[in-house]
Order: sequence, then structure tokens, then C-alpha cells
Amino acid sequence: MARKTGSHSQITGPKVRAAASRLFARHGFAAVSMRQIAGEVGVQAGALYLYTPDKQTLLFDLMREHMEDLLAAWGAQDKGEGPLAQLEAFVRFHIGFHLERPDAVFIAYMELRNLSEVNFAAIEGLRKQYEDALEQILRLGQKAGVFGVPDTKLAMMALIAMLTGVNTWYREGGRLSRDMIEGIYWDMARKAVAG
Amino acid sequence: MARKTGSHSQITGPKVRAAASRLFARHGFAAVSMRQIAGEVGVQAGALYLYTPDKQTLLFDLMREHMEDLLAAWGAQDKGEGPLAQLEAFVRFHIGFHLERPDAVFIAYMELRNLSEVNFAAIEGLRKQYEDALEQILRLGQKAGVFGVPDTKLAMMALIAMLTGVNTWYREGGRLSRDMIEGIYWDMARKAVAG
DNA sequence: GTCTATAGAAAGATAGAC
DNA sequence: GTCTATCTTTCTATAGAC
Repeated sequence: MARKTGSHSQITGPKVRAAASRLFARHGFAAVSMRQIAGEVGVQAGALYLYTPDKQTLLFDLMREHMEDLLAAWGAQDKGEGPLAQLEAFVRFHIGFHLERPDAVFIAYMELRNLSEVNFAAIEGLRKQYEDALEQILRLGQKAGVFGVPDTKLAMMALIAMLTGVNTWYREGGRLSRDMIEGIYWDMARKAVAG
Repeated sequence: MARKTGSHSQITGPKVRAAASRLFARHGFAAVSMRQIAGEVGVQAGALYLYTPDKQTLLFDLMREHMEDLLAAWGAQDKGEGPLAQLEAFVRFHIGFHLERPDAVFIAYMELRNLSEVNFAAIEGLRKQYEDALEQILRLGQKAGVFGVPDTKLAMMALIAMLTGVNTWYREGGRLSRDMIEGIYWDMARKAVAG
């Protein structure tokens, strides 16, 4: 019979994070117990502490990984030339990326207040990097006379809120395909910042 | 010396709700204990149960009151004539009303998952009424050829998300007055739904 | 109407057997 | 690497004195 003992941390570790992500998104960080997470994974509560030093770090790691994935994916995205093409790339990328991982998105927006002060600062730094990417597009377009947004910071905030809002109502298998949704939002975004 | 005993429920009751609102918004419903609320009010934990049957009902009452206030205020709002005027009235009303009570808004959006099934349905019903008001404006404007929003439901969701997003970054005494913010958002909203 | 006291359950985290 | 057992704390909610 094959050896069953030995290190499973490369299997169990990701399972712990997946279960925590699902449960935190569904019920909220504070409402979920370590025992619940352990139950989903199929281990005892005590065993979780082999994969995370504590509950707070488990939350932080989920959020950090999500934000780092987001930045890396945007970095690797084909963005095209000129402010208009780049704005379209951003709009479609943002919706697509966020619809792909609703739990992580939900946690990243809702559980900021449950982070320790230092962890909060780290996540906010990553978020700012992402927001800066959009603001930069708007600023260049404004300078080039392509856009009509006197306040690029406000326009950036407004666009991000609008786009992320898709996650609050989108359901798999609804009446609209993701591609159609991206198209409709791109149309509104384009007009909203038009000159 | 004046009588100090007797009914204080007309004073303490609102104080309980105010403290709960502040704490729930700051730390989240699940993370706040009845002892913390009692501490803020200046009573013992047991005394809270004179003002609410349980913690869940305390949350529900906060959310219900907020949504009913919102609907009543919009009902009393001077809306003007025609889709464009009414959309402007809605945009300015929404931002103004939401910036006036950030804690209640935060709770109403973040704590839905902590409501019991029946309480959730009640709050969602109230929210839908409010959303319908905006969708109706968009539908009439679309029909009249004033707007260019083929999917009024999506446009409604996009606008609400964009407008409510102001609450995530607005700080009292910032570089922009509320009136200027309303103006900038109205400009973006108007263009976003333009034909 | 508010207090103290407490019941009863559940939480996060650790120790030590295997 | 996972288990059982447990420490310690904290929670919601109730009972009964004043």
C-alpha cells in the first residue's frame, strides 16, 4: 500500500485558503470560526495552525494574493495604443478579472476593516497601485484632449465603483453574456469621460 | 431633588441604535459584541434587551429604518419635469442623502449577509423600490429618445454603484464641497446615459 | 429601568499523543 | 501532519435583586 503520511501541506494549504475564501465571502470574516473552516477542509481545528499562524494572517494572505494577482494580470494585459484603447482594455479587463473570482473580490472590498493596522496599509498600497494605472490613462487622455474629465481622481473612483458594481448583480447563466456586459459598460464608461 | 428613575426608553432606545450603528459600521456586525454597545451607551449588557429582543433584530431595525428614510426622502423630493431633470434630481439626491449618513449606508450594503432569510427579503424589497424609481426615469427617457441606454436595468445598476461609491472616498473637509462633487458626478452620469 | 450574577455555548489557540 | 483534549476567554441571553 502506498505511503499515505508525509507532507500534504502543498495540498491542504491551498484547500484551507479556498475554504476560508468561500466562507469569508459568504458569511464574513468575523462570523466564520476556525472550526467551520476546518470542517470544510476535512481536518480538525487545531490542524489549521500548521498552515497559518492565526486567523488574521489567513485573511491578510487571501487579500494580498488577490491584489498581487490583479496587478500581475493587468501588467501582462495587452493594452493597445492611445488613451481610448487603453481605457477600453482597462474596462474589459476589470470586469472580466473581477467576475472570474467573486469571492476574492468581495473579501478584498468588505473585510478591510478587519485587517490589523499594518496589514491594512499593505493592502491599501496595492490597491492604490491599481487605481493609479487607471488614473494615469485618464490623465494622459485628458491632456491629449480625448477625454473631458477635469478631475481625474474623481473620474477614476467613479469608473472603478461602476465597474466593480457588476459583481453585486451578475449571476452565472443570466440573460447577458460577459462579453455583452463588458460591451455595455464600455459604452457607458466611454461616454461618461467623453469631452 | 428631581426624580431620576422612571422610563428612559425614549432616550436610551435611540442611544442604543446610534451606538450600534456606529460600531457595526466601524467593525462589522459579527465583530461587535453586545457588551461593546452597552459600554458606548453607558449601561450594562443585560439592559440592552429592554430595547431589542436580540442582536439580529437590532441590525434589522437599523437597516429597515435607513431604507424607509431613503424612500420617504425621495418621495418628498422635488423632482422637476422630464427625464433629464428627474435624473439630475436623483443623482444629487442620492449623493446628498448618502453622504449625510455614511454609517447607515455602509451597514445597509455590507451587512445584508448577516440578516436572517426573512429579514433579508424585507430589506431587499425596500431596496428594489428605490432602484425601480431610477429605472423608471431611465425607461421614460429612453422611450422619449432623451437617453441612449438599451438596457435600463444595467444602466440603473451602473449609475447606483457609481453614485454610492462616493461614500468610499469622501471625507468631511476634503478639497471638494458636496455641491461640486454632485456637479461632477451629475456631469458623468448625464453623459454616460446620453443618446 | 438598570444592576449583578450567571447559565450555557462557542470562540481562538496550544500541548502532546500517535 | 493530524488527532484529541483542553486552557482561557468571550459571547448572547436570562434571572432576579433593587
